[in-house]
Amino acid sequence: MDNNTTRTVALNAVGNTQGDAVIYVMSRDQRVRDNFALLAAQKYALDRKLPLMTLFNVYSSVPNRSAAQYAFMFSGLEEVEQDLAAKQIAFLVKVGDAKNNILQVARTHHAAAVFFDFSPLRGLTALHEKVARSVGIPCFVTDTHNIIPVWVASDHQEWAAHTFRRKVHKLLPQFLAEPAPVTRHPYTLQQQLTNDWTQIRAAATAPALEDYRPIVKTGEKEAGKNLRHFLKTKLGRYAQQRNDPNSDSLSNVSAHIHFGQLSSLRVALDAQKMLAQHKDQGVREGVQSYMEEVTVRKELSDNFCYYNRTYDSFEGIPEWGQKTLTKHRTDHREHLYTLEQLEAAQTADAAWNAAQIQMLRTGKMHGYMRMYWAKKILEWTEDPESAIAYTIYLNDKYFLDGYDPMGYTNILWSIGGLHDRPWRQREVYGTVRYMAMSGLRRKFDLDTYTAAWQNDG
DNA sequence: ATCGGCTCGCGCAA
DNA sequence: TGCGCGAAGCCGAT
Repeated sequence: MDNNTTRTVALNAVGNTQGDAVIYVMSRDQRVRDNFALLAAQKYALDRKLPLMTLFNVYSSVPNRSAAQYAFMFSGLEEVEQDLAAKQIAFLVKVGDAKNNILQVARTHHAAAVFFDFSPLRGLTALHEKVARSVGIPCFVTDTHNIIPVWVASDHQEWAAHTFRRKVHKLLPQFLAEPAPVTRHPYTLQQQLTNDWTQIRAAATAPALEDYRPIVKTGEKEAGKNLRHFLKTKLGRYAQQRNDPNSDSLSNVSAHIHFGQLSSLRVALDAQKMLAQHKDQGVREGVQSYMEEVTVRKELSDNFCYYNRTYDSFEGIPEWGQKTLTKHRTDHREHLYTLEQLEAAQTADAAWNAAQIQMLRTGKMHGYMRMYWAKKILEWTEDPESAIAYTIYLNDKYFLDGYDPMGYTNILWSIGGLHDRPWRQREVYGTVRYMAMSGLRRKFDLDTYTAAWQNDG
């Protein structure tokens, strides 16, 4: 298949193979609706009159994760299991090493082909390559996380949002199209597959969070509810108030999008529909502003991680940022905090502590505060490498949307000036954009925010 | 309250 | 080769 125009590409050069089933290895896109990887696997199976099965692999131990993230994922997967059963598509969850499990399941079921959904993160791309090399049957990967497949949108790492935006706007009309529905699959496996969710939950251990009260509920249906509620009641003020953490103007679907419970194509299609239904100026500006987030800024993060394999380290920073941070490496730091102090929200900065506590309590932090939060960690640690490592540790452990290209891109934007331009030189930051508490006060009522998120509150 | 400068390099026009 | 302009700002001058 042609890499430049298609959503699904071949991972190896193995020709058509005989077999008894087609396997879709679900990973990043944990949904049945609007899932082009599932659709591609189903078409391949229908063409050959074969049963279709979906395999999900759970690693038994992943560093920097919390029980909250696993709970969110497993409940969503139980919903996936039901939705697949309604379509006569088998669903199997395996625990352990992904490569071994995929190879074993492919062998046991005499698979004819394997389909993956796409992620630019190193663990996933490496897994896809390893399986494609050793499984001996055709393997494919489908980008159903991005509206425009990452390899179609651009063939290189983009410099900034403005260089990417032109390409996105040119391609968007052909990709903002309604996906076909998954059909009831006519061919089924000989034996019925079942999953023991108690056993699966017990096998994936991660530390529980104290005092944790998520503000979003998990699952494909809940994601749809959040989205509809946002479009109906918040979109009109989104453009004006999305940077005010007190205003509750956001869609609250980032965790669902991260786990693939909701596709950003669905989000964009539903947001676009609001234009036809509303003449109200606020709604029209809201659509434009929200579409910018969903189609340009979000997809830019996949572009970055896909084309820059050092997306989570100092080396991922553009050259000017590395140079300026190196020049200011030994600058005096007003405060130095350990990772433990940061994790416990024990700094001298009330705004920062509030943001950290918001994250610990809810698995979320307001988008505007995420930038301030990461930039201050640069200011308060011994060097930029430590700042990046600490921020990624906290990001991946506590955010429900952790372990995502969005997080790494935000962190390198904040700490290293990725996708940004240089600003006035100052201590520690060099020419990387600085943010100050006085700026937060200018933009919103900071005292209301800090009062809402207090230690022992 | 508002405004210009800070500071770098991509991408396009010429 | 020149030039406009950019992922969410800050600061000092007016």
